[in-house]
Amino acid sequence: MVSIDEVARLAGVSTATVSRALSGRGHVSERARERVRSAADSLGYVVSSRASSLASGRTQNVGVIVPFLDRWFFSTVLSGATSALMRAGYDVTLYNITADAAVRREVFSTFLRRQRVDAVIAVAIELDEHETSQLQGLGLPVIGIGGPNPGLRTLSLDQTALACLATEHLIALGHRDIAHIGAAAEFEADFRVPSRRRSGFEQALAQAGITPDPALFEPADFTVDGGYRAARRLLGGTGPRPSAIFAASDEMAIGALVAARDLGIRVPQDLSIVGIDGHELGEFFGLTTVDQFPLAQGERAASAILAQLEGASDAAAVADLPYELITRGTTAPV
Amino acid sequence: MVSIDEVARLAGVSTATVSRALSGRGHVSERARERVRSAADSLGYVVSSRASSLASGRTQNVGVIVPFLDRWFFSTVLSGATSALMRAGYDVTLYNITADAAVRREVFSTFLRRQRVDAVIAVAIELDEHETSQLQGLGLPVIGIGGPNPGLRTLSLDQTALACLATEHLIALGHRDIAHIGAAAEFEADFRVPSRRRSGFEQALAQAGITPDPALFEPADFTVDGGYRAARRLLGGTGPRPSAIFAASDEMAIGALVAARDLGIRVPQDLSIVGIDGHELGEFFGLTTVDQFPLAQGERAASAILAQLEGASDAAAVADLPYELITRGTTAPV
DNA sequence: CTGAAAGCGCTAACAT
DNA sequence: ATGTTAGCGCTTTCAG
Repeated sequence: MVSIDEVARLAGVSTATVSRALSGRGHVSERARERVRSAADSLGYVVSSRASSLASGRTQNVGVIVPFLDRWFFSTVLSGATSALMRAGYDVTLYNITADAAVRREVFSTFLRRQRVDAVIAVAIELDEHETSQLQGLGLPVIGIGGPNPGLRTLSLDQTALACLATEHLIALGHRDIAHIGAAAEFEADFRVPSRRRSGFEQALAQAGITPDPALFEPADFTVDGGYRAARRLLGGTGPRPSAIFAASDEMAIGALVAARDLGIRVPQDLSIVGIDGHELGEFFGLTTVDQFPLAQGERAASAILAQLEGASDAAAVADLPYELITRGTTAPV
Repeated sequence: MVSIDEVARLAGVSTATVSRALSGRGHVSERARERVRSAADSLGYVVSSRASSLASGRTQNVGVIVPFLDRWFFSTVLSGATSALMRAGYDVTLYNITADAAVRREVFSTFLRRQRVDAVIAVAIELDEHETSQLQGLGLPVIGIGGPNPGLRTLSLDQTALACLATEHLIALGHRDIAHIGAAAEFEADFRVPSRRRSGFEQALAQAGITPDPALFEPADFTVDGGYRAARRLLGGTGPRPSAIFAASDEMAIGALVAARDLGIRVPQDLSIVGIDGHELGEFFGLTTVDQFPLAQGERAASAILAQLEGASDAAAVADLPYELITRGTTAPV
């Protein structure tokens, strides 16, 4: 590995000047900068992050904590964050915390404290008080996505409003017997998203003067399969059938769609279905949904962190994340 | 941040002993080790990777290069690698290289050369000669998944054999008019996987004395939607219809499944469908597939790298990756 | 604008 | 088994 001294020698300047020229910190004459640049290029010199971070305290690396890697929503957020960070020259180190509890503990007690990162982005994870304070104790910029998380700067999405919007769409189409698939008690891992979506649903109904029918609620686990089974229970019985289903995620909505087909129920003629997320498969199935733009969420978090790192005057105001009703083919008037 | 001197002082030993005790390198008496441990614990001391890696040359960090983050296969491999690495105490730094070409170049010319990682895992990416040699020039253990990649140690899967297995399954069920969805010329980004699968298909047919019918081949892009459209072309025409479809990925197979339903073709009574991958949705749809265990692929790559890093005698033999036919409900005798 | 030099916090000889 | 000490390769005062 070629080191800074060789570059300095070749450029005919001191190592201090090389450092300044390459990092852009401190003044360097145009001429010196040029000589350093070309010396570095010709030698294939790359600043050692080991040495640089020890000396400067900056690592050019951001840590991203995710609860799952193999679920579309999270990997998409991660993808957005990663590409924005890499474009800015930062490396991204990944902390996947739900594989097992011991690892999760280690992440907060050890991994994140190794001084390997300049900042951390926590994607859609419910942190307990201890973890939150461990994060704060790092003394680094930290930003959460999906909050709100008390004590952490968070890019948040009003999950209640999302659910409200989806439900209102159904109500505007004339539906009154609306079922909801979501909020299984055991699936509250992240930010109580499921139950917030359920309250948004109930709130929208209430505003329209509709009393929620407990028989029209089915808990499920946010997978396609869970949505399928919940929909079968909802639609396969002998009792009165809802004219619409609001599923708390697109994956469950897709499951419901398949269930309806299997039961010979036409969508949207006999049944309207709406989901939430903006899942890529939703487009294929023509699913009406409330998109929450996960890729953009990752990008926004990255920009916010970068702004803070590059010392943008004051921490850029963290606005709420956008969402939007995408009307496709699975919803129609009663 | 508490530093090693404080631990040394509290434990009543030198910093060298603290270092030895905590890293497990070099001899330390049981008693000293204990004192150091408890001093470190009570102070909440964590070794600074900045300083440690500069002094030792080891970073306790592995780089993982992936072509996509938001596709199930890749994020699943990544998930497997990450959890194995983290369990061993390693951090994982992620390099997502297909977002844009400039970033890709930077990854090889700069990011990976910052001396931030001890080893590199390259997941299912076709590297050109220059990139391969840049990787070799790092002087680090490197392992590829999905190869073979000339010049790189690779965990490889015989894609031809996988496709053969899937096709033979169909042939064994008595099918002779077998269509294939796969290998679009423009989707050859990774290891020519698609075309290898196509040759496996043709090879199996040949062995059974069946001449491939060009009309029964449809190129597609490995998405559900692409599979759907290819299947519609295959099944919706007026010509003779195949009795079975072999799709080169589960996602395309699922698309084909949906297409068949939309056309009123019963699966598996009127049409058998088999895919490749072991996608989680395959289980939901009851899809017969050749599973290639992507999670395990990531784990195996991680173990191989760890073995090499922890200096297992000689580089553990890199065996081929396993795969298995999973017969579910979408295939049946003619 | 530039150079000299003092660290950054740890590890690894080298002694003992 | 343990302590002493010389770096690891940069960045950053501090002078000039």
